[in-house]
Amino acid sequence: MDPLSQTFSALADPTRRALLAKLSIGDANVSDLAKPFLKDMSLPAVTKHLKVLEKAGLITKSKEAQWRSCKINAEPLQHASHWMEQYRAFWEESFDRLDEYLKTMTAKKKTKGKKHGRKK
Amino acid sequence: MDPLSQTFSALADPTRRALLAKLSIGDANVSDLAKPFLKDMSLPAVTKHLKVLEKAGLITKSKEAQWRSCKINAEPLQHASHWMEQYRAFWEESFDRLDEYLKTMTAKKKTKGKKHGRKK
DNA sequence: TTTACATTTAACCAAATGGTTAATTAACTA
DNA sequence: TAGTTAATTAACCATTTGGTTAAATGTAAA
Repeated sequence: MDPLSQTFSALADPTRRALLAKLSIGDANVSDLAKPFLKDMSLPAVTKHLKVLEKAGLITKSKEAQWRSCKINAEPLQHASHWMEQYRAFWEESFDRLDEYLKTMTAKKKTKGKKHGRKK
Repeated sequence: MDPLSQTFSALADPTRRALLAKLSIGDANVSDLAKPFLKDMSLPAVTKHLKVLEKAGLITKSKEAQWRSCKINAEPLQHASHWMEQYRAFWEESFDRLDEYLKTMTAKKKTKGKKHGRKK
């Protein structure tokens, strides 16, 4: 599977997103990560989710005695985010506003390296 | 399924991402959209992919005679993108750099409305 | 009123996904 | 050495996914 698909696929599950959220606070081992989910699912289920995240490159694991410390790795998120940027114009401005902007720019004859104006 | 999962799930397929990319150029009907993929898959397969995108709210369809014009709707992408923002700090700067930045800011005693400095 | 075109639906299939319980591995501890 | 703890693996199962081919549905055009 291509990396982008793998990233999106890994993110398409609320349990895995919650695991990432937890890891964004700080590194944690498997049983600590699993604790909030053990009402809803078994430990092997969490292990599987972590394996999905690991294969997608969203986390890395390191051994220490019998504990596996998990660490978030946001690089795939960056790539996914970058892919989404392609569509930013579609939600950030209406096309009327974009059109308006383009007209303004032509009128001004490209006055400076002004960036595509975000509403503030 | 929750909306965010549905969005990520819909994006976790290269065919569907390609369909969205095409629709970002402009609206298109099913057979036009399907054309580039008919070497790799059948028309009903494309129909199914479009249905996934539609259920995720990423596209809308409108009838006109026997044609269905598809239109991109980026709102779910916005929400997904917003979710990712949560992790921006993890890839945009190393924590050392962030720490450094914070020190600089304290030294300067908040000189201006300077934004969280991106590397340019 | 046939015929052609655009698209969807139905029925089916193989593989992937997300869960389970039971067994296993590996490391520390008494 | 035996027991405990942390985590994984194995074997299994139901559901979903992504594809297929064949049939059906609408609409336009001859």
